[in-house]
Amino acid sequence: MGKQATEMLKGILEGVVLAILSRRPAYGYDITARLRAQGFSDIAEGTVYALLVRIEQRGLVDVEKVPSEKGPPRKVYTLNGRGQEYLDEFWRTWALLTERLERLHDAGTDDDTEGEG
Amino acid sequence: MGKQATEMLKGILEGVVLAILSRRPAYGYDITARLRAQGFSDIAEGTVYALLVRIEQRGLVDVEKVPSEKGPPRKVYTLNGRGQEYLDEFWRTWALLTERLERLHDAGTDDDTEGEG
DNA sequence: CTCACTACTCAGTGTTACTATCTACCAGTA
DNA sequence: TACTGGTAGATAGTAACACTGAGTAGTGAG
Repeated sequence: MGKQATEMLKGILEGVVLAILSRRPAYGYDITARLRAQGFSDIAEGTVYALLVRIEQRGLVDVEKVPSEKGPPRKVYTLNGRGQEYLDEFWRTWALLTERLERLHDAGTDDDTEGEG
Repeated sequence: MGKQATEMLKGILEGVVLAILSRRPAYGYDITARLRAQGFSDIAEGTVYALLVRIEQRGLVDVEKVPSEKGPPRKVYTLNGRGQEYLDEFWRTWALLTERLERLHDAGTDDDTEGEG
């Protein structure tokens, strides 16, 4: 992975984490593991925790502290209504973006077809 | 359009501009117009020019100054070999990302289907 | 000269992901 | 007690990027 992937993740990683949380509540360490299972293998733990702080401050998730058997208490994040709305908007924006990129890619693999007038 | 779109553009706008240049050489003002025609209607001109400076400094494009009939001389940008390589890698990275996001979206719209454990 | 369009430049700002480091709890080992 | 390793989270500093807003400069119409 190069720098491109890192830059592309900006604004997307947040949606990805919210999507993971929409499936079921989770805590930071767990989310990091899930991200890796989803193919996002290079995500630093520090990145995830910083992101969680952000979405918490924006009120997109509810937080609950739960004691752990194997370490310090876990902060379990649950997607709330606002977070769900934000996630829906994320998917809409993502769909728009992919649509445009696909058109651009098709036009590129082909040669030249446009009518900007 | 909200803040989400802005953040998602990071790392993507660059690829988009390179893709536009891969179809034919163009200059800044023209690229801005093309972006808008492609659906990226909210891109600020300043953003495009800054991006062009960046890709020029990285040696992804060749630049030629061409006199204009209606204003100051144009800086015409042409994708070079290095830029083409970079663009190819961009599309590969993009494909990987869309694949992962699609999986995530499917898993989300459905309910629960996974076996990482 | 002023206005409008074309064309490019630059300083400053906010957001984001990465790196590296630190705190803290528990179990196994010496 | 002290050391190691896995679990769990917090934080300071850095690099990259898109946006805002202003400015410079050339051409043609009024």
